[in-house]
Order: sequence, then C-alpha cells, then structure tokens
Amino acid sequence: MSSNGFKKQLFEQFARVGKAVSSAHRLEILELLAQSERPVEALAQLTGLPVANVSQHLQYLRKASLVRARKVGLYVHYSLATPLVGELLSAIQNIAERQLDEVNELIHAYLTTKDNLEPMSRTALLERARDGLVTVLDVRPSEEFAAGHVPGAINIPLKELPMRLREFQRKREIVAYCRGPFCILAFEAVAQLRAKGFKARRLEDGFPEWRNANLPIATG
Amino acid sequence: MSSNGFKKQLFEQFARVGKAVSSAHRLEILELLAQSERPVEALAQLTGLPVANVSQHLQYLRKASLVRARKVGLYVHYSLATPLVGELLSAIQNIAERQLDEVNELIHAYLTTKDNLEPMSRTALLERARDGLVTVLDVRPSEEFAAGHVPGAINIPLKELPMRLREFQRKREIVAYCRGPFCILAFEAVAQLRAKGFKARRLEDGFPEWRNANLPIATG
DNA sequence: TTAGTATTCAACATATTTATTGATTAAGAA
DNA sequence: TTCTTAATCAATAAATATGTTGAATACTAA
Repeated sequence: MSSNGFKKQLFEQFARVGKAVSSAHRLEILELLAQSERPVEALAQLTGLPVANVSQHLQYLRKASLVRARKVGLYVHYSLATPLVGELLSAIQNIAERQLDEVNELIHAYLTTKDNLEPMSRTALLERARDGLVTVLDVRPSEEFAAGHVPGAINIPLKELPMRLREFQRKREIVAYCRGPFCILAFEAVAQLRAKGFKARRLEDGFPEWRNANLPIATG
Repeated sequence: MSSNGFKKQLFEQFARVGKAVSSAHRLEILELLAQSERPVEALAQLTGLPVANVSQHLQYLRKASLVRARKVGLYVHYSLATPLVGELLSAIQNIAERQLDEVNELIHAYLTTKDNLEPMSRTALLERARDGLVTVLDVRPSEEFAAGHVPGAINIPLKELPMRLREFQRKREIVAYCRGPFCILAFEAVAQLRAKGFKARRLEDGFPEWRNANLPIATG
C-alpha cells in the first residue's frame, strides 16, 4: 500500500510549518506581525536586520502560508495568515518557558531586577477594570493600539510616559501591558511609574494573549 | 539597555523548540510518542529509520526538552516531556491542514478512495456510545491500547481484524479510531469491515485528540 | 568472566539554511 | 520620460543540519 508514502509526504508538509518557526529571526518577525500588519522596512527596523534578509524570511514564511502580503502603493504590508499562527507561537513559548531552564534563568536574571512584584492575571484585570479599580495602560506604539486594545485602556507609548505622568491618579493602581509576556516595554513602564511613586503592576501577558482568550477588544 | 540582548537570547531559546519540530522525521517520532512511551528500537521500526538516526533525533529532542528518557534495563523508554508538546503538534497540523493546499490535495487524493462517508465527531461518538448504539473499535497495537483508550472500546489491532470479524454484531454500527486524524490504520479497518458487509465509520480524529479534549479514558 | 543486545557516541560526507551583496523589478512623483 | 524608493531576486560564501558508518557504553544473563 502507498500509505507509507502518504504518511511521509504528510509529515514533510507539517515540517514546512515547523521549519518556518525554526529560526529566531523568523520567530521575532512573526511576533511583531502578531501585533499588527507591517511593511517590510518596519520589520527590518524593529528587528535590526537588513531589509533583504527580512524580505527573504518573509518569502519563506509566505511559502509556508504563515503570513499574507498585501501591496499598497510602494509598500507591501505583511500580516499573519491566520490567528492559528498566534496559537502556534504561544505553544512554542509555553514549552520554552516551562521546559527550558535557560529561559527561566534568562527571565529571572532580567526580570527580577525590573519587576519583583507578581504580575496580574487577565481575569483579575478584567474584574478590577469592571469595578473601576485600576487604570489600564497600553504602552505600545499608537498604531498597534489603534489596531486593537484592552477596552478602557489608555495609550501612552513608552517614550511619552515621562511627560504624561499627570494623566494618572496617585491612588489608583496602574496595570501596564504591551506585546506579550516577555515584552520589555511594560517592564520599563512599571519601573518608571514606581520610581515616581505610583502603584504600578504589569499584566501577566500581552495583547495577543488577551485577544486569543476571546476577551473583549476595543479599536480605534 | 541590554533588553535587546535579552530579547535576542529569548528568541533563540524559542527557536530551539522550533528547530525540534522542523524535521519530518522528528515530527513522526513525536507523534508516535504522543501515543505512548516507546523504546528507541520500536521507534526505529515504526518509522523505518536506522536506530542510530532515531537515537540522534531523540537526543536533539531531549536537549530541547520535548521528550523525556527513562531507562529500564537495556531499554530506554522515551515519552513526551509534557502534554504541551501534543498541543504544539496539533497547532502545527492545524495550520498545515488549513493553510497548505498541498496537504488538502494529499488528504483528498488518499482519503476519497479510502473513505467516502463522513467521519463521526467525538461528541457524536460519546453520545452514541452512551446509548449503546455503536461498537467502538480501537485498531492500534495492544500496548497503545493498554496505555489509554476510549472507554468501552474493543481492541483489535489491524492485523488481527480479518480473523476476529465474528466479534462484531452485524446490526450495530462500528466506529474505528487510531492515532489521529491522519492515521491510516482506521481507514484500512473501515475499508475491510465494509468489504465484509459491516456498517463501519471512522472517528473524526484519534486517541490523542480524545485525551486532549478531556473526555473519559480507560486503561489496562 | 564472557557474550549478546539496546543505545549512544564520534567522525565524516552531503544537503540544506542563512546572511550578504549587488542587481532588478514595481510603483509613484517630478 | 526619468528619478526615487520599497521590495524582491540571484548568486555566493559561511554556517548548520542530516544521515551513515563503525566504534564505544551500559546493562543482562550465562
């Protein structure tokens, strides 16, 4: 029977998806795209890679059908082909986080200096936001905020934070979030706010996880 | 700030997990391990690969903490390090199935000749099994069956099926399942049973999906 | 001890990926 | 048209992954 050939071909197709997520640079690109659609050059800037290199990775990802391209004038906007890719990224990060000692060492080494209070869970945030107990702070760039954010959140990109401290009430707890559990923007924001005497905490994870959990979303 | 170095190192760790699932052979090994713990040689036989090659892949998977080894006498039994790996495999297969035209062509080409009746869903099976309407048939090898199976299922490995047809009642519908949605054992079983005049259908997917859905499980 | 077996290791050749460079295409503006 | 810019392509060199072979280890049993 040809079932062996069938199985072999099937696994080779699965491996195409696997290969797509087997490079650190491609994973970084995918995580940026999980935030919002972006042109090639923006990805190049954010990752610090040469444009041609990013373009090549994007072709690779496109052949594996993980990303989609949309041409607008001179620019080619890339985005995830399906939200399933976000789930794939989460699955990878979950395993890395729980299984690889190196990841925990890294996070510990970096985060203990940045955040020694425990982060707030999504459900806890949802409850407290409903009760009006917290100010939710989205520190991502405004384009990403516009593409979707936690309802009621205010958007202050990290750079603007020092100038806009007056927008916060001293008594209310501030919960900051950004692109994911390892996105450093939120850590920085919490550190800055605490240094100024505010009560600030970090959301356990970022906006993509929030969306994947089918929690309410606001846009614009 | 060293956050760039931090991010880079983090993505490199994530990529370790990605690299682990970037080879067709490793994916096949992982899927076999998702069924049950197995020694190296069994994996070599099932995949048709040389033992040394399988061992090498297993070392690779072990370094990425996707599998665990347990030495028993001469044998080293490998198993998934965490159920999260099963989720990762599902995520990959989901994307491949929905995004890659090649996969659909493959499945169509192979399955339409093997099974032109629609498969039964897990929930449908659960209902009908409760009402005693169907005979549930597990066609996996007996070791896998012993490690866990759908409650009430009878185990007849595919090879024994022709000799054990008398165990079925002609009137009752038979629902066959095996290792997953693309496992060909169940297709073969359904084809054989139908050829002998039984009413047989395939379960939509296999035992790992059943377990992941937290449905009841029997062992032994 | 010896022999036998499952697995791992080490070394090599081959194949595949990756990054880099410079040329090329595609769209818009002058 | 020509110029400019974003992106892609093509060619190459460097790095990494893979499969194969035969030797080494680790355990069992005689």
